[in-house]
Amino acid sequence: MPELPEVETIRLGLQKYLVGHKILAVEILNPKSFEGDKNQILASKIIDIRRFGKGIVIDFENNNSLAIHIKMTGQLIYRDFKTKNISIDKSKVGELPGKHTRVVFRLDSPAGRVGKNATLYFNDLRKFGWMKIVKTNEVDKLPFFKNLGPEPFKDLTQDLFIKIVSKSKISIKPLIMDQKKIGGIGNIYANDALFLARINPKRKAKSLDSEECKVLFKSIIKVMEESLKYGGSSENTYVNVLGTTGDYQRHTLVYGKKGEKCKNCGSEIERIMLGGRGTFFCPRCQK
DNA sequence: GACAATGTTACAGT
DNA sequence: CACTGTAACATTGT
Repeated sequence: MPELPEVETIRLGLQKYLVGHKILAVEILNPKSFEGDKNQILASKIIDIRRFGKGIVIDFENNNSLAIHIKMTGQLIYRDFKTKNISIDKSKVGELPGKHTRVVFRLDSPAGRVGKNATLYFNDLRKFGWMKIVKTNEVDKLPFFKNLGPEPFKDLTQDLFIKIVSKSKISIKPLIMDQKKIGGIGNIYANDALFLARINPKRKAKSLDSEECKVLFKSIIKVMEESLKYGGSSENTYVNVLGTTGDYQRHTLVYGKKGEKCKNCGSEIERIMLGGRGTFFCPRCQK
């Protein structure tokens, strides 16, 4: 998924539809997608939905939590009698439940009444995603949360960013995508932020001076704010909890634009592999 | 058939 | 032990 803006968009949706409600049943269609004892979360009120980097945590009143990572192709889709007329994007979602549905949560109704078929579907084409039951006070013991670095909009300050960047010997792009170093940035926004900051993705992190670091830090915030405004990026399978797409993919600066003209100078955008990921940049603007 | 896809993680090597 | 780079996970679409 979805990177920080997409996960945050999902979090906001879950917050709106799940908080105050209870899960009455859990149907696990793919055992690998769900870890722990599902009974721990049945019939306890959902009190909060939190996000850490690209991870989501659903907290229950009984001090249990459901920790979630939807990786690249996970979808969390909520349906009830009020939202069923909102048209979901069939090309991204398909039937519910469908071929890629891994876990189904049956909820009490939005009004607290039973029998209105409020349901949360966890779809995951590639099955990389996971859901784990944990005690709420032990969420940060899970490896993903334990190792997560500071993140934009939270504890990542400009000064801290400069410190992290100036210490690293690896290239700047894989560095800002390393969740242990900085939380929440993935391939789309790493590419676009570096373009906005006019920094070549291959540059060694250490080689950036503090002015370049500041510009990059601001660029990261800017591209993610922009994406949040558009409800995230639906280049691939991402949809929000209502099954509708985001719009940032139509506003990317360089991501996915190989061969197209640079917005600044008109040169052709190039694509290279860096740290195993497709990397897009303007060879003239990004030195 | 080859290759790439929003992400993490295991492993090998330095 | 810390850091770095690459392969692997599973599936689909081009």
